[in-house]
Amino acid sequence: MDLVLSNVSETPIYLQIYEQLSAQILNGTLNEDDCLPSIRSVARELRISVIPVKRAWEELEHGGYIYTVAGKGCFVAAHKIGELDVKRGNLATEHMKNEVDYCKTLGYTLAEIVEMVTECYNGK
Amino acid sequence: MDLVLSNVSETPIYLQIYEQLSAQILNGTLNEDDCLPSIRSVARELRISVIPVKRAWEELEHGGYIYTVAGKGCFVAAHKIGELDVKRGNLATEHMKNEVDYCKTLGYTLAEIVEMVTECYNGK
Amino acid sequence: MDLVLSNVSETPIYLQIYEQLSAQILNGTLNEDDCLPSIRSVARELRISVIPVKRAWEELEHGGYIYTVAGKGCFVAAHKIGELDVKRGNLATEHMKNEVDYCKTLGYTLAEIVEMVTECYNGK
Amino acid sequence: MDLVLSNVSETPIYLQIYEQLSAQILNGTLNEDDCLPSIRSVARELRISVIPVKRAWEELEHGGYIYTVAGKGCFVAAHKIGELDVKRGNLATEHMKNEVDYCKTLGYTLAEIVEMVTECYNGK
DNA sequence: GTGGTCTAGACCACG
DNA sequence: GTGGTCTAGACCACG
Repeated sequence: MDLVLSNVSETPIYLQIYEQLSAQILNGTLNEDDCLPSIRSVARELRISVIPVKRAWEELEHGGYIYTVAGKGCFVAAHKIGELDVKRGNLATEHMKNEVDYCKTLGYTLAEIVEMVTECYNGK
Repeated sequence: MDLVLSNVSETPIYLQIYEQLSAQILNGTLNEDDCLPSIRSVARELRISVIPVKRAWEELEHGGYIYTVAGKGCFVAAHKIGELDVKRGNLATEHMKNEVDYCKTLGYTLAEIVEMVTECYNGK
Repeated sequence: MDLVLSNVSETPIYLQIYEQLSAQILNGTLNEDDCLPSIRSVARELRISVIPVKRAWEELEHGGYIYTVAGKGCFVAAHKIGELDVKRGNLATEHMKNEVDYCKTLGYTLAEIVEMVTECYNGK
Repeated sequence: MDLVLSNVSETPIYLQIYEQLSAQILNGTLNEDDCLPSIRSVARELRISVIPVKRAWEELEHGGYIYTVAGKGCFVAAHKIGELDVKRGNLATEHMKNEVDYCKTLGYTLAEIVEMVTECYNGK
């Protein structure tokens, strides 16, 4: 598991886990039927309670990213052709919409926003 | 006051107020030394408790957007030349950074992100 | 809250709560925008931990039966015309399908199953 | 052995086996003194652990469906005249009772339930 | 007052 | 070993 958590972040731990794992499924780091590590082992590794890990797993299942076989473990769910791309597009757009709207409210032109995005992308 | 609140939004009421008012100051809808309506009248108008309005006002004062004159009311603060633009730029960039990072994690190229931003901007 | 729990039932407590509340929403005992009692008060009343109550509320929200306003409480969700009837029909059919299939496997004819259902209905 | 298992089902493996075998005994697919295949061969065939197969066999014996001859194997038990029919009726009714009760709670009339059952039976 | 998140345990069924 | 459910607390933000 490649997970980096922040205690100071306003984002709850379970959401940080959820976002990182769903992203790894969306970008192909994790593949169909891959077995996720057990919630208890992840909790041990991250030195947190099993609760936030379980919560993240639940949200992933709820979101259709994984499925659970009780007593066996959790596995990356099968996806229809293109479904992941659509989901990825929706998620990215949904996230982006609010920020662009906010920039518009602040009076930014499209060109200025694109410049800002470019600087963010290049890690400036 | 031009404020639109959502009960179902995950953003707390006081933050919704704060973000809309600070944006109105940043984009020039509200100007230096404009008098803000009283906390109670805003609460009445929005049909909410005075607590979130008070909290929003406090955050605005803390953020340097307004100042309070005891017994008189709250007013839009004076700003040094260019200060608002810097503040505006910082806020917008701060918001945007996370989303661009997330898109990168999902595997988007800069060109694809710019296209997404353009579509968001054009209200598509 | 009109809730009856069974400790001996194989059905987990949170599911018993979920099924009874969703049924009350489906059959009109609870109506749109009705405020549910707080999870803590229900837990106190039922003499159980808040965990199963919260879990039931989560599933109800997940199922579109209620919505949560943090700090305020949970409310029966709005439903489109006929939506509740469709949901009710789907749920009932889904439940019934397995049992009818099982009876078929046991060799029952439709007439025999109908007789059995009638006896069950009349509380025999 | 004519057994179809589902990993994603909420019904545990051992119960799926139990329900299918008991049904085959109740409906006459398996007859008195028929020899069941060995636990190990069934586990191999189904590509599962011997544990759930063993558990299913135990439950079948406990339910009076089979008997074990040490060193020889397991066999379908003898039944008194009509005993299987009674057992079959009890099982079917027991399963059906909960569903009919649930439908009543949802506000269905007997006529509506009978219609639903008919549609389920006809595989609609 | 309300939920939201989290800790640190427990016991259970299943395999 | 694996999840599933539950207890009995804690502290937090919001209103």
